Amino acid sequence: MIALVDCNSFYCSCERLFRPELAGKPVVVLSNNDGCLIALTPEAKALGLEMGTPLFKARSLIEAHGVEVFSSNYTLYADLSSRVVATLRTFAEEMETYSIDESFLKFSPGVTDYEKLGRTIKKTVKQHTGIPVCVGMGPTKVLAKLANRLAKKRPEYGGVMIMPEGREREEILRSVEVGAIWGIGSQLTARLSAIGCLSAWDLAAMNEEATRRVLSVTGARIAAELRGISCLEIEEIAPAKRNIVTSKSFGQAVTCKTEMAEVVATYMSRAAEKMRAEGTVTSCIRVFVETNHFQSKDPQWSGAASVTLDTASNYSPELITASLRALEACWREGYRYKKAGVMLLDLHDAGAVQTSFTTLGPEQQAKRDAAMRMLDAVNKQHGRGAVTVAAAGLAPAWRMRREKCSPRYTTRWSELREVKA
DNA sequence: TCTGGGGTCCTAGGACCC
DNA sequence: TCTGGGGTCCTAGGACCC
Repeated sequence: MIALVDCNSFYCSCERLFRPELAGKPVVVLSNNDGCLIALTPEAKALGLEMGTPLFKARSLIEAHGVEVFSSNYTLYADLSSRVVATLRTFAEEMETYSIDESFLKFSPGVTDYEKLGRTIKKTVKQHTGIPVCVGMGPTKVLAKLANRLAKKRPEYGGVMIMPEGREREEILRSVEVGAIWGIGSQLTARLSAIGCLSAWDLAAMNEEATRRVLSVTGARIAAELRGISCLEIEEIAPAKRNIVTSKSFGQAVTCKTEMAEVVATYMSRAAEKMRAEGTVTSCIRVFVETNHFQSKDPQWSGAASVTLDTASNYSPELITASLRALEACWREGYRYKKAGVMLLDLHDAGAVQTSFTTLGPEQQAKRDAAMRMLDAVNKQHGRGAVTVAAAGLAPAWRMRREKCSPRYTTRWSELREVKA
């Protein structure tokens, strides 16, 4: 049996944890740059607010009902996520942390009462971390995902749902739209409904040849999982990332190249830091710049350029130099840029670097590695950006908007919650 | 005025090889 | 009038997820 444990309105729950007076009140959390609504409590959804809506379109509803609004505070969410994961780990024999708010758990044999186990997990996570979760269980990942969705959507389950077998399962699958299945998005839903496949049961009942033809191999796997045949393994150790992207839109449009160079240097520093944490190196980087495509009256441009390195590297100064060369190649003067990004492609293990005539000697390489370790350690301890490269500039105007950000309650001594007693 | 960010996997088609 | 067959590798684009 596999369980999927999913935190309820996770970002909102994190914000509420330190603002208990918000329990039962509508709360939303915004995307980067305070752009869109990306997390909503049920109370906020009940007012008609929807995931993905731009803030400016939701403003009147938010103000009319006194909805509490937060900028996203990933430092806080990541820390609380790790606490939830640590609690879940005590219940599972195998576990996969699927996203910041979801984990798959596999139990040791001998469990007899899954319903009871599910309730214990839910209660314990709440008690240890303050975060409410729902638990869904089934013999495959897709069925566990579905059980979790039902646990969340159908009040009769009380937040814990165990996928039944046989006739009962058939009835449940018949009552679920095919688009509600994990891995079946809007395009595939349209393709399926065109051939009369409307419910989860219809998909499970399709023959393999047909699912493969209509949905390709990924779809065929999903259909098999719906039948209870496991095709998706629990991945306890996340494989190293193959690509790393750092991109963000700006609080204020960027129009001059020197400013854009600061953006690119800043994003590259961050991307390189992520890469070093993964223990990988890159031999190909890409930079892109974009105007605001929502502003259709403005002239539009989106450019991108790649640079290949002779020897794969994770040394920030070298990567920044390369990224600025890429910027030279994709920059066009005279536009109002809204977004830029850097991509690290073709990542490999740092221990298996292909050398060339220009590769550094071991001593010089060791010096670079030590410098980067020091840089990362300082920034980890003192907060992101405590030490940066000069090319990143100071106090930039393009930095993202975060007007309603809560304190880093759990990771900064100076931002601890104060309680009067 | 204001519209997120970061990933993965699969397929089709072109380039290239013998 | 006639113009092979069978591979591999790479990339772009589309689909999905949270």
